[in-house]
Amino acid sequence: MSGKERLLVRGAQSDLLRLVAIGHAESRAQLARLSGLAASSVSLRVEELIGTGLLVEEGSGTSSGGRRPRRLRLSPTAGLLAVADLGAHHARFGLLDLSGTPLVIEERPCDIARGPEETLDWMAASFEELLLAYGPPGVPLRGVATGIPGPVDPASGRVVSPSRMPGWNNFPVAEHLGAHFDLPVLVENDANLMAVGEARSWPECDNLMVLKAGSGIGCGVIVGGRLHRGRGSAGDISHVRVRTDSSTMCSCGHPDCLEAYASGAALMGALSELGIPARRPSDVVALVEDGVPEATALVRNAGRLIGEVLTVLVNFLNPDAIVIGGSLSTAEPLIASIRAAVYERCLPLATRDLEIAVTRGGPDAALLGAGSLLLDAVLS
Amino acid sequence: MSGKERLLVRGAQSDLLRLVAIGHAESRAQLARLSGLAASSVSLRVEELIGTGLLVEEGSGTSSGGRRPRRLRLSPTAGLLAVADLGAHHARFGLLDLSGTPLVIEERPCDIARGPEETLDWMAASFEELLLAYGPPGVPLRGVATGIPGPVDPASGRVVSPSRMPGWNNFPVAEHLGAHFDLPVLVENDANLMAVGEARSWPECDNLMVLKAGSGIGCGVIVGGRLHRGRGSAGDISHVRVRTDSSTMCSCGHPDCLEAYASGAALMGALSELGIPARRPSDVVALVEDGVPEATALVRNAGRLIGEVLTVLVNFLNPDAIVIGGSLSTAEPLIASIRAAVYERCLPLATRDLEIAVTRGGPDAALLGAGSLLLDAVLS
DNA sequence: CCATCTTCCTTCGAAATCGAAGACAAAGCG
DNA sequence: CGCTTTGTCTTCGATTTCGAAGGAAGATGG
Repeated sequence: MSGKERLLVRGAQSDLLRLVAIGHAESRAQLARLSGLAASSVSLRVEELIGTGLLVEEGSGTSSGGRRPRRLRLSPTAGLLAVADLGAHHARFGLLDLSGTPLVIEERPCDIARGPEETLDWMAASFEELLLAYGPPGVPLRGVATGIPGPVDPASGRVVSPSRMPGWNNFPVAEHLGAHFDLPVLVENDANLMAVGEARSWPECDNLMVLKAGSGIGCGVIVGGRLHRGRGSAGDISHVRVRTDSSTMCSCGHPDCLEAYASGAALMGALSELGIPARRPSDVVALVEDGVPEATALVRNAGRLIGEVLTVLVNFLNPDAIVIGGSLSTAEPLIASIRAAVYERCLPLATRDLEIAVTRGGPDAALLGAGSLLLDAVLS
Repeated sequence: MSGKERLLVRGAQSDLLRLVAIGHAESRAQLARLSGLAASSVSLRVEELIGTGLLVEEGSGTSSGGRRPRRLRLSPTAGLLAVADLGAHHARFGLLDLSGTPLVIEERPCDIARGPEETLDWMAASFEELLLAYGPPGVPLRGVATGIPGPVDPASGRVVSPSRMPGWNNFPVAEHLGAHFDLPVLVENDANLMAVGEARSWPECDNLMVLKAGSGIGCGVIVGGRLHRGRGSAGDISHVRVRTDSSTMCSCGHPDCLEAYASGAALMGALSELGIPARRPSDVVALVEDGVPEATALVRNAGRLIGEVLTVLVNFLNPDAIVIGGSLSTAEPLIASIRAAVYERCLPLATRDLEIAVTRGGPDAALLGAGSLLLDAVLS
């Protein structure tokens, strides 16, 4: 069965292994170009990595005018990563190889209101189940990561003042999980993980805003190819004041927050008041697809409001792309009205090359992002 | 007289020289800690740098319990940097040593509306005059940099769609200056330079928003200690829509831009309409200090509007500090109302450790920033 | 089919870097 | 005053990395 052991690679080796793992390099020559090391040094280190069993040589790649490269791949026995994305009412679990490719992904219902101990113990048990069922024998677990639907201090791995996670405030999530797995443990906000996951699907973009439109509104920010955390709470856009006719109080104590009008929760509330039941964000999407005019109107309005907020941020951050994910992202009117608002009001200089698109990573983006960050943590 | 020659230091030497130049290290031991090199390697390279005449050993520092370090300093003959900050009606010039310390700073009137060739030739001539008058004999010029009051593509050194620089669109500024000086030439937006300059005065802050409140409103963004440019136009906040009762059209074609209400130009316009003459932003500050109620009210309103825009950006970027500079930054009601708006409306998590302060670098911040960026360019 | 080009990878001596050990120089303390 | 502690800097052999040269293996093109 799968053991748990720390991965030990020192110095240049880890850089090379990382480049192969994330798919940036497939041959010694590419490794030399990307790592900046001399070709001879690369050969030496690669030989060692093959000796350790972490890399394998597998056939040859396609020639580009000269000798064909000997293709390098991560050994399938190099290790596994256990990742999770915790939501309010369900969690997604994944078992990935070190390259971030999923062996299995599963969604299970849960309830974070039961508190951190119970939820995290359940999470650990679920990881063990997945490992038993799907982990190839003899392949060790290398690290554990989870996304949390609230603010996280990544240094300590604690939850910080979450708005919808009763009992979780200041709970040391990383420490608690670390008691189950004596391995690197990574805890991060869910929108941030989603941003990291999307960033891998948008390699041409250095600066990215990733919007998570679900029952809440979250945003992850990639600056210079790396996750931007600020002092820990960067990416929050849900409590921005929007321009509306009416006036609604938000749970944060301020009037007219974006979240009070444009979040999935707000839309579900508004629909219910109109006598149209909607219990989950996907119900809202279904109503829109069924052509229920009230739903479409509400979603369009939400898109306009989100778009107006993004306007400010696009001028300011000047990103390469805005990526929209989350369960509401399949509602086409939402995307359309966000696009309209941004393109109408932003500076031409900022929108000239701006792409506004839906997620490439799909519902698994956060899990893939968790794998990506975790790989960095594992490769000391 | 001062020659012009390229600085040639290779590999590890340039890192060490940079650490001494920016004042992060004063001894071999500190260099070893900060550079990550082994102490022995540092000794070797430092010996070489002293041999080249770029570093000098000067007395000894204060002991912290052990042997006193031998203090390293940049040689006064190591070189000079010529920097400028071009404004609409005046330009500031500076001659700095490689550590960024000014030998002389001068302000001269000019008019950028005369077009790029004339202005830049005048700038080059001014540099030569300063060098003749203040440059120590035998100390070579190492690089040239200037700030531009409009968008700049830093890669090509061209001006891009400036709003208030007739005749400058797409002009290759760096290339033109390079014809006068066969040296590294750096061209950058003025607010960005100011941000870099301030960042050196706020070493404890990794993420910084630097507001330039003058006749226009600009903003430079420091993320992870480095200037964030986005696709080239990052930091623009002047064309954000603000919430007001009246409605004013901005030159950009959209209604109610921040710039139309809160820029120095807008304030001067509004005061003139009230029969109170104000020809420069500093006039506005003077009126406020004289207790002219109309001026104070207008400035307070401007601060509130700016603050409301910053609200969104603070939640999103979660910076360590907001630094306010530019000629309006001496108007205390402006700072006060910006502070009030931000602290009132932002998330507690984002403002808990947020500092909102006026410039530490003063009117020379942009020149110091130019020196800082230029040093990086000069140290290949 | 054979010469030539391109790309990939390895070999091997030179150069840079490291790290352990020790010399050096002060502060703190009895 | 001598001892210990702390911190700085150098010496020197071991390790790592580099870079030039060349071999390997295929593409290209007459």
